[in-house]
Amino acid sequence: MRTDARRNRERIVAAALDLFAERGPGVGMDEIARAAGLGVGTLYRHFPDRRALVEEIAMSALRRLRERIEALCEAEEPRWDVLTRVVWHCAAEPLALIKSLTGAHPGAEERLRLQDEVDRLLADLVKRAQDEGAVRRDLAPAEVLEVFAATVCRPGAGADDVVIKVMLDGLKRPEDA
Amino acid sequence: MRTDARRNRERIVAAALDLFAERGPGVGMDEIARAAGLGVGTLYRHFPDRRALVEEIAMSALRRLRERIEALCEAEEPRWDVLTRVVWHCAAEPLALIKSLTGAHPGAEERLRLQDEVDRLLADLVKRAQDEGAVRRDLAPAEVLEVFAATVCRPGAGADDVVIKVMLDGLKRPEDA
Amino acid sequence: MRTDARRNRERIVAAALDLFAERGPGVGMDEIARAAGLGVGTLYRHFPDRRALVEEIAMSALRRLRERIEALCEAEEPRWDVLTRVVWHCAAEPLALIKSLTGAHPGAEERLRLQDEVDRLLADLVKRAQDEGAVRRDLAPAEVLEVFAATVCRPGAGADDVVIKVMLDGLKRPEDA
Amino acid sequence: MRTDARRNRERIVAAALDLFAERGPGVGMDEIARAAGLGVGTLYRHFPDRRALVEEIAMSALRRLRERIEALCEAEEPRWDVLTRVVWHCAAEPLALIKSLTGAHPGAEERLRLQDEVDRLLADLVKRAQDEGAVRRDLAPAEVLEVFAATVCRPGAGADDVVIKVMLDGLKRPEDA
DNA sequence: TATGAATGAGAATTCATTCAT
DNA sequence: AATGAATGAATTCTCATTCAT
Repeated sequence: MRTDARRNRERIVAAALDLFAERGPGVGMDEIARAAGLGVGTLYRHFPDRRALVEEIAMSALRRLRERIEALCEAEEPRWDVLTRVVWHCAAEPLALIKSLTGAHPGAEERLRLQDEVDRLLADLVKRAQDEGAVRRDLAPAEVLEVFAATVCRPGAGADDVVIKVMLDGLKRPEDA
Repeated sequence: MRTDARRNRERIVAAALDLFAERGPGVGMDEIARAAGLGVGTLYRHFPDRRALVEEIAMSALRRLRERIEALCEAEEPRWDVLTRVVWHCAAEPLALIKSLTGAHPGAEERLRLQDEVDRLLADLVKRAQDEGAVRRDLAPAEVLEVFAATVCRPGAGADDVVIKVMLDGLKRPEDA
Repeated sequence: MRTDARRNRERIVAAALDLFAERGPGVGMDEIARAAGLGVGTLYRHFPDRRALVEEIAMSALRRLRERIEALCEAEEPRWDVLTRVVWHCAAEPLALIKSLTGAHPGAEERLRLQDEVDRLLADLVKRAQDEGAVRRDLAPAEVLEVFAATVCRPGAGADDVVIKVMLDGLKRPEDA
Repeated sequence: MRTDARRNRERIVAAALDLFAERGPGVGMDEIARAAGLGVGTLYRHFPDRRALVEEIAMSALRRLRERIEALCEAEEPRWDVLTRVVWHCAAEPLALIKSLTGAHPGAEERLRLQDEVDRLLADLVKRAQDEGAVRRDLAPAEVLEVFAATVCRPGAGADDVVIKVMLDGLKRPEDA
């Protein structure tokens, strides 16, 4: 029965993410449970309250993201190329949704730790791209990450997004230098 | 007594904007009324429901914005300079807040009309800046506006914002051309 | 409208006391509101939560009690006679119910203060009755009060209650002294 | 396997009594099961519902009590001395807890029968003590039992309890008679 | 048989909106 | 016209009980 429970837990997280995406952050717990094919009680057995559910959604998204970034970093390519791949991958994930969801609960120890890990990976990537001479050097890596976050964790973000294109252009080292 | 009514209306809008900024979009109607120094009943005399209040907040912000943009456009300067002034002005206004507030209600005829007017002003400004050769020509004005919106209607936006700097750099015509 | 509000508040307290007496401490807030002829919202406007309602019930009972005790103390009679009157009066009030209701919430600043005032009145009365030689002197007034509380704040208490009679006999000074 | 089942049943009753004593009558079934080292399902195998569990707790306490009283009655002493021993023994048992627990469910055939048996033992004891001349005769044995119950089944009851002392004094035959 | 996951009715509480004064 | 009391539907969460493994 451990297996069933795990499957149910995952169903809940998936259903909640879908519903939040479709109908905004106001969807009721009953509805989430129903969408997962379960009763509310089961939802509450897995997550003691709404906040805990939202945290888990955020955590699982961040975990996936970290893995993906780590995988992309393995490639033997110029860091700039890796960076653009990472950015476009982020744009395709529902990061805006997660940001808006967790915007309400500031605390959340564990999530912040994960967030930090991801940031560290990205900051490192940016620094190397700067060392390669591909990214402008007048910005600190943390500032570059801020620019990433602003464009990528955004409701409209997606593949072929103009905003991200412009941002990447604004970040590239002027070729003449 | 017409004067009183007008003052009350303005007080409500101002109080609501402040409260939304300080305490998020969840503040109750009672609280807004109290902050405006009025009873709820009076609030509801001016605005038939919560949505109407939010709309008015958005409208009044957009009206101020339009006036300001029109004023800035009068200047006899390169359009690029005007454009940057406009952008930095927008960054200083609580546009992110208003966007998040109206994000829930998509409809709203009148607001969309105002929004269109502002967009038209801006699109015109962008086109002229492109004609001047200051802004890259591979993007349609509407796309440039999208980029503006993404960076300027953003919780963190403000004076000296890195994101906006990078965005403006990414928008400028490469000097070599 | 102040008058209406006050009447409603009193109705709620009265209805709640009745319902708690008839159907135990588990009655729902909706039901209390209905019994008072009001909506739940109104109940919650007057009392922010269940605990607050229970506190008010207790407070109003204690206030009545204090007044009554003060009035009885005015009489020019042997303190023993006053004491018995007070005890029989307490037995007729729903003190057991109130005790069981407040048993859950230990805190409650203000109620404890009132309680202390009542206790002080009673302790004084007991001491004087001891000075008169009517009450045995091997017990401290606080101990006597404990005996009162045990017999008087008791589900079965009422007029002509054997338990109270025996208790009073156990408290009287042996006549031979 | 019969042995196991019996042990589990007893564990449940013991755990439930402890938890009710420590944390009030609101403890959940899951928690009781956990405290007994079992799953809820097992608890429900032994007791069809919460009421049945509470009944069994009460019954087992009453059975212990009856045995104890019978044992004390064997002694060759004045009945008054036996009576006081019985009373002090009752004060040391968690009778108040059991009363509050069963207060909700009035019915319960079997428990009432046990209760009656205990009452009969006590009534007999009281009558003999009255015949001995140790207990006042203006009260019926049933009334005396009511006095016992009121003082002994009381949250504060315990060894050296003032309330019980006073009650016993109030019950004794005036010596001068 | 023991287990603990699932269930869902029910309880407390909130808040946009209405309405009597 | 202004006030704030009243309303009740909607929401979150709990817990006794059932049931699949």
